[in-house]
Amino acid sequence: MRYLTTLKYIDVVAKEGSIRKAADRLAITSTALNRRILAIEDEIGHPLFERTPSGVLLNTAGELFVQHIRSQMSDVNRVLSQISDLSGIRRGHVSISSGAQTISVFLPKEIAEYRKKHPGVTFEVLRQNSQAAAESLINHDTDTAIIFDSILPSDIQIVATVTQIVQIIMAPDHPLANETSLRLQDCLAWPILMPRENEGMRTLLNVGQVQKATPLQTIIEADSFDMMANYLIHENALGFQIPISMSGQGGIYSHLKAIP
Amino acid sequence: MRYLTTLKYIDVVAKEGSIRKAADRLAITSTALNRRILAIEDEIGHPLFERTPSGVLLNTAGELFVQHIRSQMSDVNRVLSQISDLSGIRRGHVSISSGAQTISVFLPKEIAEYRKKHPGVTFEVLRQNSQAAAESLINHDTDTAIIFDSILPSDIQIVATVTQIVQIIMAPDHPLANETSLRLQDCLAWPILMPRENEGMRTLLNVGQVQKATPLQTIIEADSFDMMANYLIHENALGFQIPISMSGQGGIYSHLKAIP
DNA sequence: TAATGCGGTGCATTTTTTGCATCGCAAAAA
DNA sequence: TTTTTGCGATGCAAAAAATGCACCGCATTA
Repeated sequence: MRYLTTLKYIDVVAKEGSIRKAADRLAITSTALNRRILAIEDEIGHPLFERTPSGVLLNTAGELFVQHIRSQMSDVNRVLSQISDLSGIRRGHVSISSGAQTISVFLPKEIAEYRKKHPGVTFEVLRQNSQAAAESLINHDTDTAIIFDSILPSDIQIVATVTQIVQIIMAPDHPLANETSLRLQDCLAWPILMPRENEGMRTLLNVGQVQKATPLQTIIEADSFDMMANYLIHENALGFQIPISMSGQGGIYSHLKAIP
Repeated sequence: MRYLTTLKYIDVVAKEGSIRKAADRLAITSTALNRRILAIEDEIGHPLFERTPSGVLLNTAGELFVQHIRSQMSDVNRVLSQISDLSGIRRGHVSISSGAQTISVFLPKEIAEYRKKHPGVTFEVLRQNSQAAAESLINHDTDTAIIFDSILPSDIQIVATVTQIVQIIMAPDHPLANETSLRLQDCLAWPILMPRENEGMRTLLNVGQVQKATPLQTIIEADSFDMMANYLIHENALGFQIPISMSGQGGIYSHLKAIP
């Protein structure tokens, strides 16, 4: 959209923190960019950037304006996509930020299925922890996020929630593999693969752990579910996960046993 | 805001229903306007207007886009006004649509008081019935509306509600003037000044009336509270109102008696 | 059948935007 | 302390975009 170029430029300058760098990225001269910014500041009657020797920095007015710009741009995209819908073909771009839980099995499957019906829609998947995902939503860097159990700012709209049980995963020949359900204290005797800090699951386990006298024997902390899943083949350790990470039977994690 | 000109143009064309008329109103040639519209339609990849021999008409895509334009423009104004706030002086423009109830006493007083504190803010007051006011809000013709007891579309945000009792107004020498409270059936014996259809109060009275065998003796229907208030000096009739219409004691309606 | 009013188009003109060279300034490096 | 580097701002000419004029084809109206 042509009429949004200036706004887009401002957004980039804000992100780069420098007119020259932004101009470089936008493939125009710094002169042109500089003038556009001076022009709009003049029009608003209030500067948007603070000039420093090392570049520019948004001032309060700029923060307000950039926030507005971002929300406008995603609005435009939404409307444009709605208009494309009228021609019958669904077009658009969806950016999803997600934690480790859904990124390896659930999302690929769902996206592929959706794209079979609407090949015009493109996707962008970012792996982020809950907090970063929330920030991305606010900055309009992403449109949607899949977040595990987190307190969200009030200006984020929740469109769906799914309840997940916590499962313990292990090799099929693990001594606990035949139990039908396990408690956290059953795990104390075994080496543990822990999700990293800032992941939703870890928060949950931390809460569970403070109530215990003996701590869990964490041997590896990882933020990759695949890494943990593959490690369990080699050592008789235990990992934690939610069902959506494995997403049913017959998947690539069929070599593991999962117990509620 | 310069970058919004094209959008503004489209909005005007949509409202005028003709490129030439819109061009006239915008003080440019129809050529220039026509080309801007063709350009943006080309950019969107979908026409916005349906061409008829007598002008242009928004198609579905156009409806979507114009709706979006209007919401964007009022957003921009809001942000710009916020930015002006930063300089200390509060600036901006507020358009209020209101029914007969608040327009003669309440609004003038409140606006005047506000403007004492913030002389940079200008106001625009439209008198409309509830339904028209709701439409104005949706079209972004007005920013705010004061509506008496009405069912509102869900995409309108309610920022404040006030409970009002119904009062019966009459001349101070009316036989009922010394009662402390009245029921609707007490009014049946007297000539009645009715608010017009589509006013909130009328809806309320209609509901009350269907339960009665004898109808109210309506002698005058009016949509002006002032007219009714002044009429009561001349005939021993009864009118209906809510307190906000008279707004306390010592006002210009001190010649009337109001009974709950 | 003529006249009116509509949106669309080719072309010259005006306005706006862009790029180049260059300035002044302040922080970082020498 | 001096030099260098990198930053935003500005004067001026070139390029690009928007505008206005004259005019077209078309459908409705008189």
